Amino acid sequence: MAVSARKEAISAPVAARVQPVPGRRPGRQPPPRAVDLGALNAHLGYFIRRVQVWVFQDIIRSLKPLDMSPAQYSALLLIGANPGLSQAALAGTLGVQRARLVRLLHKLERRGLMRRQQSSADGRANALRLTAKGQDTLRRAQTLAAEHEARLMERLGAEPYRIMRDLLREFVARGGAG
Amino acid sequence: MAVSARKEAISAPVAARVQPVPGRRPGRQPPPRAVDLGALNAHLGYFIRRVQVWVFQDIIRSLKPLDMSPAQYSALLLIGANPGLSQAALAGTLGVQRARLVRLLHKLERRGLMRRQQSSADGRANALRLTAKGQDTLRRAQTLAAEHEARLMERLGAEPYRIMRDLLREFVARGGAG
DNA sequence: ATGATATTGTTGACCTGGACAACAAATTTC
DNA sequence: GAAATTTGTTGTCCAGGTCAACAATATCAT
Repeated sequence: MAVSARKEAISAPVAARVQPVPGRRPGRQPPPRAVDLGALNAHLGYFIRRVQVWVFQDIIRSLKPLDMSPAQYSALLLIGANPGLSQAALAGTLGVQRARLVRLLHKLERRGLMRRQQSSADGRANALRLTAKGQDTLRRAQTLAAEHEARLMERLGAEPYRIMRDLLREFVARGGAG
Repeated sequence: MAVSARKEAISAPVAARVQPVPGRRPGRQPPPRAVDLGALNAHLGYFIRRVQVWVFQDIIRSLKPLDMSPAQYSALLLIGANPGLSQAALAGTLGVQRARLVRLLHKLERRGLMRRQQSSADGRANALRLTAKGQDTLRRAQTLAAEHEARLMERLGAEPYRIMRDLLREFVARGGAG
């Protein structure tokens, strides 16, 4: 069919083929990604990681005005929802090491967002509570996080967003990520 | 005092409530997770991260016999599928910094799994190719990765696995993670 | 052509996070 | 009451990611 397919003869020694793909991109980024993913296409983990990286970058940028990391935000959120929580329980729920949580809470406490008071029930444990400032900061963080969530939904599409959220929530809830 | 709900509606001062949840767990892990996730339930990013952490730990363990990281594996995979690829193109596809990729490739090259030869087309670029040993190692890595993938599918369920893989593959393909 | 600009691979420095081991204090178990 | 376990903590190590700079090469504008 005579579509001037001469070049095809070579067995594509290098991936120099640029997909025509008319329209679409206004033309900001030069490299149009003509790389064959190969067997990577069969690895769900790869795609999960790519999405996770994007989500992380976006939420980090979203919370930057409050000088807060995603980990700090999730900690504040859980403390706010579970006053008196212990560090071990918090670490277990967030899926991080207790040792890691210690330094994270140090920062939050130094900023006056929450305090550790010795638990009356268990002398070893700390009962974590938000300060008034912490509650206020948390509210503002939630507003920013909601904007991030809207962006994510827009990127994924409303329906895929809903599907994945429900799917993964149930997965995590039944301990699949433990 | 009719405590009543002013705003605090105190109640549950501490999350000491333990869900009974009979059967199921044989009883290995002591903390049964009775923490209210609160607004975290609305954040898809949180669940994505939890799943991603699990996937990462599992693939890391899977590849350990070959002393290979997930990043190294994905690099080998792409080089194998795109002989002559440049480092910049590889970094772009993997979504990592060029600087990071340099040291990663150093290790692979030192182990004799791939080599960099100067590109004939572009004097600046390196053309990456697998060595015979690299191809062999890659094949073995793919076998291990396939077992990991089977475990992931079993955890998620066949249908959710398929749905998410197709959803995210298309998302990444259309540049959503860029 | 030629000078300005951009890209590629590379190195060095820095910071954050995660993983581990050890420890004292407090609690639970037997 | 002795042994084992849990909790918070500190120190240390290491992998990854970011950033700035640089030389060599390529591309672009005039």
